[in-house]
Amino acid sequence: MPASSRTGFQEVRDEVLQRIQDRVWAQGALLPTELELAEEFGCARATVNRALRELADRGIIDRKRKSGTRVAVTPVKQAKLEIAVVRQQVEEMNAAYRYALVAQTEKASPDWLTAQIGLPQETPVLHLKCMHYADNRPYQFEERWISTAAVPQVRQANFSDVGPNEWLLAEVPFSDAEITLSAEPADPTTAGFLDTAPGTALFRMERATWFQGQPLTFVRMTFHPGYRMTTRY
Amino acid sequence: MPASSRTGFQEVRDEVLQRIQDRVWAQGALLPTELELAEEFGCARATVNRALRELADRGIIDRKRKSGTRVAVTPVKQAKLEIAVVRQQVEEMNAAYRYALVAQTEKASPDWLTAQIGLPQETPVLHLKCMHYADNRPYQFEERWISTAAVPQVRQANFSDVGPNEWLLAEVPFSDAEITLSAEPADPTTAGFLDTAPGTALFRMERATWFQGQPLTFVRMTFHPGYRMTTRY
DNA sequence: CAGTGGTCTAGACCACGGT
DNA sequence: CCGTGGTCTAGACCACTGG
Repeated sequence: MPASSRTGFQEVRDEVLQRIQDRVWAQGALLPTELELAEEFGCARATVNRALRELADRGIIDRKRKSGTRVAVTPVKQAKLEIAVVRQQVEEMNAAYRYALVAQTEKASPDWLTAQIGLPQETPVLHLKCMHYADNRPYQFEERWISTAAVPQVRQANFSDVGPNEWLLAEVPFSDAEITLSAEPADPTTAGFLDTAPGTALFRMERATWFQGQPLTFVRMTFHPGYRMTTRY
Repeated sequence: MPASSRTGFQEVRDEVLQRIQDRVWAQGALLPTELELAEEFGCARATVNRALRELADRGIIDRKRKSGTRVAVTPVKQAKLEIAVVRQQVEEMNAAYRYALVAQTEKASPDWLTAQIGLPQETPVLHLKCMHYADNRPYQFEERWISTAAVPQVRQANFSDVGPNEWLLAEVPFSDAEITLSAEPADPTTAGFLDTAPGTALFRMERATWFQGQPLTFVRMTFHPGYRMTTRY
């Protein structure tokens, strides 16, 4: 036997992908059935199934019972955004991470927040402002609201040393989140924290988080000027 | 027998996820082996395997041979960014889509581009400027460079009616891409196209594309003021 | 109705990596 | 060494859907 082992699902997956990229099977074209491919590759149908399922998950092909498998007309471009904790991001740049708590108050949820994440009216929320630094240069200004009804233990937490992001990750399970990315001009306060001029274009990421339908927290992260978020696919 | 059918991989997957969210298995905790779970759920090991594999793909659990399966300490927050064609985006908002070609020139690749996507020096590139409108209001300003060496048929293409984005998707296969998101102040030209003031904070997405290692195209998409990109997970 | 993918099974062997 | 996950198989039945 040659060194290469027998046909595995990865080989099938890669070979099919290759044929699609090389236009052996053009866009919208019908692929052979799983059974036919299994015969061609000399493996079980389950192996072909797994290979094709992975390609379908990536949006490369469309599968329908009875109709068969087709090359997707619009290859779904889905990029994975890796959302890391700020400290990790900074440390991966080989920069020294520093965190500072700026302000902490508890009050009734403002109306815009109530509406945005679906809180009951007059719910008390803990409002935090924090700064994250990389090598002592401003990296991210974080403004966060936490529902004290949904996360009662937050009252005992001390955010002087550990940021609310890491605390919540460790303490509170969550099931769903919604992320919004945008570009915003720096307001005077944010500009001050990020050591830039008001009006500067800043990259912002907002995230609302729920646990089994119950709103937990909303965070607005505004990054230093020039910040870029990159991903591959 | 109760109405619910027999145990499938989705039930196993959801039940395991539930137990993790409910902290039945805390962060870093060791889960039972596949064999044990298969016994508990009354199904084959392959079924448990598929359930756990999906959770591992989502970053919920970490699996290692011999060590076993553990709840991930830092649940990898990976959001899928769906990158749709501009026309689709606009039409999904129930707005009328309009496209216009602004300029088209062919010249040697500028140095910054050569470096950015790894083109050989002095490579000729086709440079396009386009506008995309939603209900006749500026939606996106697109600036694109296409390697005419890698995509020779681009010389015959007519970009008066169909945007380069859609043309490339239909004509040219590609295998890899790198996406960068940022916030930029509007330069005078862009501000003019997007009908806003210079310096306005604008959301920008850049994408470089390769086919089997060969650079094909680079596109810079700058969106109208107030644009927001949203995703869930 | 019949073709195609979707899933499950019971068993098997392999590969990695702690002990 | 040997436990655990990774994968493959041959066969089976089911579910959806186009004709």
